[in-house]
Amino acid sequence: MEYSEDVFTTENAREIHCLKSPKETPLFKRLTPEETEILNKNRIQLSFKKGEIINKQGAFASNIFFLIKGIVKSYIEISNKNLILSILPAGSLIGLPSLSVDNVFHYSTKALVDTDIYSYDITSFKNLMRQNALFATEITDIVNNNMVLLYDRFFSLTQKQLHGRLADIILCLSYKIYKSTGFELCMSRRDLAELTGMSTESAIRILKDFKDDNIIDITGKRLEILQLDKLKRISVTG
Amino acid sequence: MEYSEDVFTTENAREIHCLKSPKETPLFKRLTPEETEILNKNRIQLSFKKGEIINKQGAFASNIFFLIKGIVKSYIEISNKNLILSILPAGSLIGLPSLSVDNVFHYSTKALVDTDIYSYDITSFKNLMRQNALFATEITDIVNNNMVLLYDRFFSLTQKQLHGRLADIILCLSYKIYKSTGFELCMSRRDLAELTGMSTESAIRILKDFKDDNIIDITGKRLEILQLDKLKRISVTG
DNA sequence: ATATAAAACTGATTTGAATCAATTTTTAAT
DNA sequence: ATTAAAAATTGATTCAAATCAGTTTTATAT
Repeated sequence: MEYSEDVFTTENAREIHCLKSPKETPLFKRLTPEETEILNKNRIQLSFKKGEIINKQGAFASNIFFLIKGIVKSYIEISNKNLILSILPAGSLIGLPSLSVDNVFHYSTKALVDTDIYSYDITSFKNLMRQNALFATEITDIVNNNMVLLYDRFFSLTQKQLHGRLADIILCLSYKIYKSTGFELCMSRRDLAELTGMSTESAIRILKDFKDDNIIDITGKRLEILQLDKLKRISVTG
Repeated sequence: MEYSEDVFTTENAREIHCLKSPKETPLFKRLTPEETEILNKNRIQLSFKKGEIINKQGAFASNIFFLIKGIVKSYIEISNKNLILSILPAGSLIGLPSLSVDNVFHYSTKALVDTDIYSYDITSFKNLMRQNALFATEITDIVNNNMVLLYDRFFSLTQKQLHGRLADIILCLSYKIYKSTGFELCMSRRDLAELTGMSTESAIRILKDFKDDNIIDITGKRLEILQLDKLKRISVTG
């Protein structure tokens, strides 16, 4: 079942917003032709195969990335503990915190499918912000949106039990990334675990619980939500 | 022990940044005299007593708050579950996500001590952003800084065990809020629990553990860090 | 000053979830 | 096609941390 277009304007949209939605950003439309020229002069297009690392946490951040096509995960890795911050669809920007903090990347990103990006020079990016208020405001809006999404995930991971957390993520993937109740999961069970802050074994067991209860069907990477209402209830009750 | 001035430029600063530091923001200095005039025309100064609520999550956000004096907590409350997002010292802005998302407050805030704030009209604030690029860029910087702080807390609360999490928070309060190894805690044990995502009983028990091990001394609200190195080690080992 | 409520504390018990260990399946490489 | 490596799965066990229940202390209000 594909979601109807208005799904994001109804209450559903308010309920579920823990991952980024691939909506069209008018960001670059705020630039004058001359400004666009400046930005694109140093723009480089790069392709990444599934599984390839786009940037490494801690590395010097000389670029901001724009995701043209594909899906990536952004994650924090400290002493063999991994936490996936977000799943980013096409249209996302990568590395925004580096505009303001420390000139290094604060998270790593890895391509979950074959991915194309534009790589922008961070200095040009910063300069444009300082001279174009509408552009800068758009960036603020994007960062603020990311912030609110992070609040939701923060709450989910710290206040809900495993079933609630996994329900949250399945709903988010369905609404925000795949925009359908059935989809080919582009990540491993371990990724699901790192996204929900649980062990891989727990993630597998809970998927099985959901399958046994006929809430979802999952075979290999193919996932189908059978009872959306039940999944939502589990998400709410935690 | 007061920290020396360079504590924030040394490696300590990199280690510990999970709460907001009350550093001077040049934010309003970016405005022209005319713009300052516009903003201050509709500015209202308000005072809150310890324990009073400044704004409620979900309420219509017609204002942005600036913390002149005091300490507040920002927190998310959903069905009797509370999560403290941050402890905000003087100099902080409250309600920034509402500039971009949904026109409602995304968290509640409550004064932990007697507090004075400026309340700015959100529309004037937005308009200034759209016409003053330096101002807008400052806002982006502030939001980005908050984002990075939240990443740290997100990691702490999802990847570390109770002792590590509480060590993190004690260090943060010491470095960022009180700027001393000894201080009068302005919050309850329950607040500490909601800040670290654990039960109040666990927070109390772990404080006792730290006290028994002579890592801290805590009597009532008075907290003294006795062995900073050990506390840091616990923070790192999780 | 007294009553009442809230916060702080302590011990016992339960439970949710991680870890450990082993097997099967899938994927990738030669 | 064959091998090696990674991912997925399952069951048994352990452990961390929440919950529960009760007591003491500290605030707060009248």
